[in-house]
Amino acid sequence: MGFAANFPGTDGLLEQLENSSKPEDFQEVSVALRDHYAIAHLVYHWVSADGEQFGCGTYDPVWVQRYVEKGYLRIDPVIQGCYQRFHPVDWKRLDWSSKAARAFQKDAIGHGVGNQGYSIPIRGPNGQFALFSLSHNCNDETWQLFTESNRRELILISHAFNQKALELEPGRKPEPAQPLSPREVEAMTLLAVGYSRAQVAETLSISEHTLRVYIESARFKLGAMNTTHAVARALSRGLIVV
Amino acid sequence: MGFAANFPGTDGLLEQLENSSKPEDFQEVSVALRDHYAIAHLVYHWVSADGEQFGCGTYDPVWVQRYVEKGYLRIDPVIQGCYQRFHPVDWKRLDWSSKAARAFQKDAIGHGVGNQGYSIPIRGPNGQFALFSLSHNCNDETWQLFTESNRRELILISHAFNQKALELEPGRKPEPAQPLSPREVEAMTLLAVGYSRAQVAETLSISEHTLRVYIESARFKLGAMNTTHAVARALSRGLIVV
DNA sequence: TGGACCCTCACCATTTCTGGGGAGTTGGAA
DNA sequence: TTCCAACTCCCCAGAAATGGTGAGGGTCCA
Repeated sequence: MGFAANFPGTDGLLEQLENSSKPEDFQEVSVALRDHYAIAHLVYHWVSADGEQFGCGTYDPVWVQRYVEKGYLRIDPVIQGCYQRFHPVDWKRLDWSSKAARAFQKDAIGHGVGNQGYSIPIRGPNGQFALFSLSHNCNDETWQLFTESNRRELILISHAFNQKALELEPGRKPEPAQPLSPREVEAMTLLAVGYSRAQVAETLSISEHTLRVYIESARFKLGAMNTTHAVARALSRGLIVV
Repeated sequence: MGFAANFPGTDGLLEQLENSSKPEDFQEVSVALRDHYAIAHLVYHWVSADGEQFGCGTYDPVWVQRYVEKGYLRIDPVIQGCYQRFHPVDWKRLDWSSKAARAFQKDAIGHGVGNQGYSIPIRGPNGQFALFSLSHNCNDETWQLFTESNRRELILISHAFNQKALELEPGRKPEPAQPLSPREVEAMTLLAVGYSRAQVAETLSISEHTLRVYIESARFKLGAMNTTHAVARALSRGLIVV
């Protein structure tokens, strides 16, 4: 049972992506997929927990550089909107009401980005955030028909991108996620929900001095500079759940 | 172009899931899917940022209750392992070396959970963590053949579960995720990476007094009791990226 | 043109956290 | 058995964060 019958043309690309091992393969597959769909652009990128970025796609490099330089990451409604969701979204369903957003949109279209767009976001365990986006120039009806009829296929493609991107991710190795002891987890968890040290100590029925030992131990294990940093890292690494 | 040809039997269930609107539908679909695949169990559940849980599946309710009561959430290698990944994983690839994990495994099998398992994790924007799991009793080869040949289909099914679960999620409404101002975002971000207030103020080229206004403002917006709590919430809600 | 929100700066006193020591028990692993 | 990691408790003093209140300027929108 294969996908070829349903996904003529993309099945091979999907397999190529699943078997790829170099970042360059991503670029190759993005271009091939863009051409297959006959759309303006196809882009995949993610940011790691350390703010590192990785991406591939068919955008004009000038636009990519401009995007970074202008700090559009903090303005782009696609980023803002997808950060709150985690499922496919049509760009026109996002909030473009702010002045900065409209200026950004105008600038983007001026650099070749289409007037239509569709993005599939996903989140990784270490605070990573990835986005798989399609863009094209056409009217709303055409775009909606295109995205809806290819929705499932696009989900699988985005999954393949995500899988490979995380496998190849450089940002994971340096921090082997040293585990916290049970008491340390309890302490960090309570701190993360707003308890003061005194409250945490009381909740855990231990002296505040003892609690300090846990916090400092956790801070050391996490390579954190202070309690807030330690809690942030524990959260980002999924060591605690709040 | 439909999926029926490739996914005989599950296509209708997938659509039923995508069109469902009540939590009860989840349960119905889980059972139908379990029967379709002729496996021991099929389970979907997630936890929200506030620790609320939602789930459906074919596990014995006695086992579910025992799982919660025993605090297995903090022992279960499936949870632990999937928290660090975000792609399909076979249970036997997880770390079962600890004594607690082996005791848990024995207890699980004693309550009808299969010796084989396969889980697809996903993370939501507000710290949610969801898990779609299959379990069965069979040998490794049979299980691997089953999961690999149905991998893409299972990804789509898990996506449908996730989509619906987030749509129906009760935990989102009470916190409308009041946005932070740009300065507040910068301040919280720098605090999250370990900067002290003095360092943040210097980095942002503002007085420490001004910085305090941002922190307190952010704390108020986030309903946080202290800075650590505010940073934790900002992280959980995806308002800042570290 | 007023209201709302953002950015900037300042004082006070108090609470909380941090960094440096040391020391005893337990239970599991080598 | 020996060792290590986790858990528990204590001292001190300085650094940092907090809570409350006040004030002026800017932009944007209704």
